[in-house]
Amino acid sequence: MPRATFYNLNPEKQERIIDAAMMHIAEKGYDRTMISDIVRLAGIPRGSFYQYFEDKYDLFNYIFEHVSKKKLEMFSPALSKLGDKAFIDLYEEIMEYGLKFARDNPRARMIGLQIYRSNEVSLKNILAHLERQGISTIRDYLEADQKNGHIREGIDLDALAMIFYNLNARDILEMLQNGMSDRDILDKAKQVIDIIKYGVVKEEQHGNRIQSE
Amino acid sequence: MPRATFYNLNPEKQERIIDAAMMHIAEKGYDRTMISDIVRLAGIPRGSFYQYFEDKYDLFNYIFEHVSKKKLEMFSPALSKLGDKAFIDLYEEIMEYGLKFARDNPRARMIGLQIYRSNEVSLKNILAHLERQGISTIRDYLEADQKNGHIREGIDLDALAMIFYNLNARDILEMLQNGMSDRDILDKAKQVIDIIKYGVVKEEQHGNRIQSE
Amino acid sequence: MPRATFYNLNPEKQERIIDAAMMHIAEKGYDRTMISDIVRLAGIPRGSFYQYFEDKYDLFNYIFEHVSKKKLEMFSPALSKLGDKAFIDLYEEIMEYGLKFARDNPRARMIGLQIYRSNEVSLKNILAHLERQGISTIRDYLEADQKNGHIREGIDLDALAMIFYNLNARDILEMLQNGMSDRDILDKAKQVIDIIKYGVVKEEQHGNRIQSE
Amino acid sequence: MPRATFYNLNPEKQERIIDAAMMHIAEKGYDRTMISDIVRLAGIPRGSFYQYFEDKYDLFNYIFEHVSKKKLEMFSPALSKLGDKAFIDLYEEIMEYGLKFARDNPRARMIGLQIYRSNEVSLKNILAHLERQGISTIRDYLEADQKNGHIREGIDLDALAMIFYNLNARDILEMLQNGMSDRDILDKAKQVIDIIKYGVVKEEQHGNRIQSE
DNA sequence: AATGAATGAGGATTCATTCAT
DNA sequence: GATGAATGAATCCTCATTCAT
Repeated sequence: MPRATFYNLNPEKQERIIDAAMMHIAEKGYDRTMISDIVRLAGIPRGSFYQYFEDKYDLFNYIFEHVSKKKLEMFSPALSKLGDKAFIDLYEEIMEYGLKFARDNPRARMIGLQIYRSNEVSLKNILAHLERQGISTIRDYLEADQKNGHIREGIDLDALAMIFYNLNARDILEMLQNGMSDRDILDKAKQVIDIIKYGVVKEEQHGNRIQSE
Repeated sequence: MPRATFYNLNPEKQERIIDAAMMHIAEKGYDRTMISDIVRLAGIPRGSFYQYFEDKYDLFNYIFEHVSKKKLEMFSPALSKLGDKAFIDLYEEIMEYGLKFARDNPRARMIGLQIYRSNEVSLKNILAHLERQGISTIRDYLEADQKNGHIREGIDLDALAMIFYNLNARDILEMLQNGMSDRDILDKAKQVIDIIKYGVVKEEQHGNRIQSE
Repeated sequence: MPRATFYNLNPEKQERIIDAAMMHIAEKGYDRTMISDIVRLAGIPRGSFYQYFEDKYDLFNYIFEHVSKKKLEMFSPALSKLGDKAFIDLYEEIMEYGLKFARDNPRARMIGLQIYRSNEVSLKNILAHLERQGISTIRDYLEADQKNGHIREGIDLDALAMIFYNLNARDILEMLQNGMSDRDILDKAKQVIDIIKYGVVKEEQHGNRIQSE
Repeated sequence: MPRATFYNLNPEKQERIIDAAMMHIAEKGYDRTMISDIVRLAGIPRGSFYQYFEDKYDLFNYIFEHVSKKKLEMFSPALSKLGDKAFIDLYEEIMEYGLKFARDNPRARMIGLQIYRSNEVSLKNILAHLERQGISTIRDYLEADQKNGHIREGIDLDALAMIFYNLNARDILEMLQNGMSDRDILDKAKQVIDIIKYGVVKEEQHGNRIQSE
């Protein structure tokens, strides 16, 4: 956790530091980001850095949580639309928000990728925590969907939540990384969601499934 | 690429070096693996290392390709069973092979994860290349399935191939990482495949889909 | 020398600062004691410290003199008992006072040791000064003893004063440091004093000495 | 313990490093001696230092043991003369050797003082070890003296050994430090030895002692 | 005078790579 | 080719002191 001195800083300076840190972390990850680069970019003395953060890890921890929080905030407008609609039918739109966030916050997006990449044990723990939290939230929505008859019985909601979560948390990021356009990404996501919703097996063969269970 | 001197080494020594490198890379990734650890474990002089490999990166590159090759070899027995069966119906079994390989080669598995994590540009390129190759192979099989009527028209085969690829290349690894048992992992995979095959939407609502397109 | 602002402080605060400083100096010596530790323990702002003392050295100088003064005060009651008794016969009792002081003021004791250890030139000067003063005081008493016939002629009173001084100023501290009990320390001191008073050579061989001079 | 690489160095270079280290340690002690100073003076690259020694402490440990060993070697010629002579009668001569060593090895002498001053726990342990060893050796000689009738019964040999040890290990060093001449130091030492041998109390009063016990 | 943030010159140590034998 | 010592730029972090309010 950053020290009190960091939070007491005027917001402009806080932001300068966060931006500098994000820029370098996004680009180079934990091991290759150097404090000296950050302080140079943020325009603060080297000693000040250690008055704001315990150490390098403390900063990273903070930045990762900062980014995660920002990203979560992003979804609330989409979810507020939920009302009586099925979550599963809304997911396409949710992904649009996710994509927009990733597009608008390229550094946050890269940091998201860096979280996946880190070899720092504690950072992995943060990630695992976020993942559990995200998946469990989605699962709750899916459970409601199932109760409301939008999802057939027998579906493993954990597996389904995991698929949806990864779609937004990882696959989008990777497609962006691969230089795909928003249009293509959303198309692809739509296709995936469609597959998940209706399956890939021809209708007339669905009987097999029913028999086989 | 390793230097000629490396390939001239007797196989036992080559293996010793590969093993030592894999062990450390698997555990700590690129940045945190030190040449000194590798040479100590392999029992070779530090100077020799640079007679076998250009530099640290050269070794990593080699190890990653080595692991990838091993993994690919793994699937051929499963694919040979294909015959007239649908690939999509065989995928469960393919995943069993993938799981078995990951279980039997814990270091290779960890290195697979490290590839995802690396910040080394060229390593990312290797990964991208492998990914493209893997996805395209799967896509070919799926196309055959579609032609043979196992997969309904209108399905985006690229999206589908990506899902299948990730299941094997990434999700299994992560589940293993999370300490799940083989049984649970295969169960989960089965559930996912089931979802993909038959969708999650109740049968009687499938009409909606057809109308919406 | 502390600044006027320090002396203007209310005594309670002065004491808090002195205590905090003594605690840390006693434990860690000059180089390893950090201003930040002292101000934290004393509960004063870091900036205030530099309004009370010129710098780190100024504080140490002050603390060392403070401790020395305290220790000197300690011996007056013992010396007041002197009257017509020989100093040399009183020394055992004087050491008891010294031991009691050291026991009752563990921090002062440790600081005494730290003075010996310091590499700070001026602190060494303080020490040398204290030493000269202490030895010369003892020497005066011994001279009186000699005049009064308690000490034989030909004894080098400087050497004797040095022995006595060290016994109290250093050897006791070291024995305490080694975890010896008061009883053992006083016993050992008694033995040493006894040796000094009567020598270690068997009586019948004392003739040799007389001849040899 | 220094690494093998240090011992493999040619003696000239070893000596250069030892000298550089001794010079700085002697002058400034543990905390204020900087690796950078040592490597500069020794004319070796900074990285080499860490190939020879584990860390700063490792070097100090080595230097301290090096000096101690040298000092011990110094006394053997004196002790070889022991033969049938009483140790207690030889001690004056032993101190001459000690003084000569201290004079001839000013840096070793300073380092001896630095050992006393160090706040480094492990260095204190070395010191304590050396002290115990030295005192116990002296005690053995004194015991022989006592058996041979050179020392009267009832003398606490531990206390006596401690006095003798400190004379050589500490008091000589401090007298040198105070700028005294060899002549004066040996005179002073002789006086102290004389006091210890024959006591300071006038002969005719020795009866008191005998009665008092 | 009081406060606590700002400052930056060091300090120990690491480690990929080169060199000399 | 084999060997392992040599090299030094780079890195994180500390802490006495100064500054600004």
